[in-house]
Amino acid sequence: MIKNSEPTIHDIARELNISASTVSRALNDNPRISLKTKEKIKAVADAMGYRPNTLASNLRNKKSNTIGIVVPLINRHFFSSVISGAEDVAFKAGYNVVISQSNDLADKEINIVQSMFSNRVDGLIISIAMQTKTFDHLKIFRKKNIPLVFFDRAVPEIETDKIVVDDFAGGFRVTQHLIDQGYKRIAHLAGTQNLMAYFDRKKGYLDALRKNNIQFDESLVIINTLTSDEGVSAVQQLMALKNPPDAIFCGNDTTALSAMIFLRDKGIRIPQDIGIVGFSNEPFSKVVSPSISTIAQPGFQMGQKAAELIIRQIETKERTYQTIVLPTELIVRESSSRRSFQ
Amino acid sequence: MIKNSEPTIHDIARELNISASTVSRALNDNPRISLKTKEKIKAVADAMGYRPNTLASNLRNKKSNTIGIVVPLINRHFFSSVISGAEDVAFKAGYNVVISQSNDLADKEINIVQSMFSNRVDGLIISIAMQTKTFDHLKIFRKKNIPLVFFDRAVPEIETDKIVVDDFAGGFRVTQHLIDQGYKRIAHLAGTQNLMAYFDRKKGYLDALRKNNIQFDESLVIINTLTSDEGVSAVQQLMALKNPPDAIFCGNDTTALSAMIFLRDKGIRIPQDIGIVGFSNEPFSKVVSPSISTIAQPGFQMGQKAAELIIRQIETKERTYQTIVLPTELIVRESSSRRSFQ
DNA sequence: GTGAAAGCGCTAACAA
DNA sequence: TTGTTAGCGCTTTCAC
Repeated sequence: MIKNSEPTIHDIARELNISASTVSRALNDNPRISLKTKEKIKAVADAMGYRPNTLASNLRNKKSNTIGIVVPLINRHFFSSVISGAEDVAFKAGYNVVISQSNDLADKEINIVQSMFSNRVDGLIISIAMQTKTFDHLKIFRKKNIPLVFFDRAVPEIETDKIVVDDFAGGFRVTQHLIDQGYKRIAHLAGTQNLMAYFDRKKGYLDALRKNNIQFDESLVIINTLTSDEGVSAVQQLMALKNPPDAIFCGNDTTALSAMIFLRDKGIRIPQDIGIVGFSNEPFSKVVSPSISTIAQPGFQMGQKAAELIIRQIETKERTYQTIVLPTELIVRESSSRRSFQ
Repeated sequence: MIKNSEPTIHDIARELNISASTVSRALNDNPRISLKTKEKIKAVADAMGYRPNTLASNLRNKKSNTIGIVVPLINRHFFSSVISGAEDVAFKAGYNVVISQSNDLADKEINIVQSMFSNRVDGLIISIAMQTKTFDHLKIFRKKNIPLVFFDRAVPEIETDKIVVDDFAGGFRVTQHLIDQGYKRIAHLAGTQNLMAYFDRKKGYLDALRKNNIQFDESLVIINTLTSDEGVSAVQQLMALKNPPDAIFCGNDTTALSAMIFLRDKGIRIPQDIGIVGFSNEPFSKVVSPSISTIAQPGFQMGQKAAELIIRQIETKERTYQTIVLPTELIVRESSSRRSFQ
């Protein structure tokens, strides 16, 4: 809302007794304008404090130079990393980034996405809300041929670029690592199985057991929503078994930490008595004591990649969609390094 | 970049053999349009999958319905909390939010701010970059009467709404707490003093020393940009003094942590030999061992408040600026609880 | 209650 | 190399 209305190219034109189109061209470094004229124009523009009105330019060009990003919650390390990476790439490529959070609510997500459409974003990067069950608000982007990229949580039935992490390999690697460290009874604290990510992590766990000829024991798998408190109650339940585990693969770092603290307070040594591995590499995992072994998910890279893909979709007509599975990385820290104590 | 060009109000108008202005009015619920016409129009709009082009509307209205937010780094807990709070309030009030990160670089900040100005944001919420030394790019907002709100790191010489935490009280409280715990030589690892926040924290530190009749020793204050590495080198420098400190008030939690790890590796006990307090209450501070005493800053609330203030500036002509000082809270944890060891 | 016309600030085809 | 003109999609004054 500009009060003392801003100078426009017409003001500059009038000042110099030339046409607005010449000014426009000069300011955009059009080669058809002579150097002298350009310099004159730029000097006057500077003097008048001229700033181009991108709104007008965007309307004219039918391009907003804006990329929309929708995440469940901005204030979560993984998502803010993704945003940070995407913003970085987008800004360097001359795009603005508008961000909204769905709070994992389907209604707010629909609302946001429609608003972004009205704002004519050039493309949309989204990780869908947990609650979202219908996808018409997203299908419309495909139908209208507006670039769309999913990350982390994708919609299987919508064909477009997707970037996910390899949860299966992550789960497998964690389990294999624990076996390699000499742990025999490995429990798994799993997340709700309707989310692909948690489902795949568990599948990796099961696969690793099978490959190592370890009999699967159902009582060693506990499924919940992986809050800090649930980590504690799950461990209590596991330790109450007649044959308790000697290692726990926790579905996330939060439960790994709460489990670890609970066990430590009970006088159980980590990793000597029980090995612990988490998932996601939260910032705290590295700095707690003992430090928590975990799986790193490359959030920043994911954001960079998502931005690259959407910009590719925006700037080329190519429509060969890919699903990029970013590798997970096992970070071995103290909480599972039993070998170093032997 | 719309391919199959979107339906406009003219398309709707043609369909119904009425004028575009009537359609516009109907869609905006203008009372001068009869209910019947409105319903007819809305029905057709729906059927055609019409979505208003906010770009055009914004250009015409000279209002972008967008609030810009600039933070040093999105991927930092405090800042992402602020963004989350601001986004929440802004979205509910019908505003979009565009976000950029300066990476604490003055050049990028200037670049971003100019770009936001070009995009005609209705208002700007910003925490300035550490490196920023000149403020012309921000003064222009005031000059042009575009709403501007500072949070966390404000520019004293620019008069506008500001939301800060009570850094002075925070610094004072930390220092007094250390004194109460029996520490005698308290060092301060300070941030660059052109930033009010760090300046005030140091002022609080100095004031507490004075009030307790403790002689200020200049060699105990080190000023840098508070990165993890600088935390280490600062501590090295402090411990190399002929009369090293027995407590360190670190300007943020990051340096508190790196300092702590460095000291621990040198065999120095925390808090028995040296007490440590940080600032900002990063998520990791609670879970590291020993846990780090710190000052909590209400990030989410700050964001909400900032959004409220900017919307108030946007929607009213009132220009009575306020500086809101949000209270800080001292959180005492293990790293400074020496008394419990005596 | 509805329409005609002008214009927000910019760009680009066409002309000169 | 520069100017003329039209128009992006919307809102709004003025007329009826």
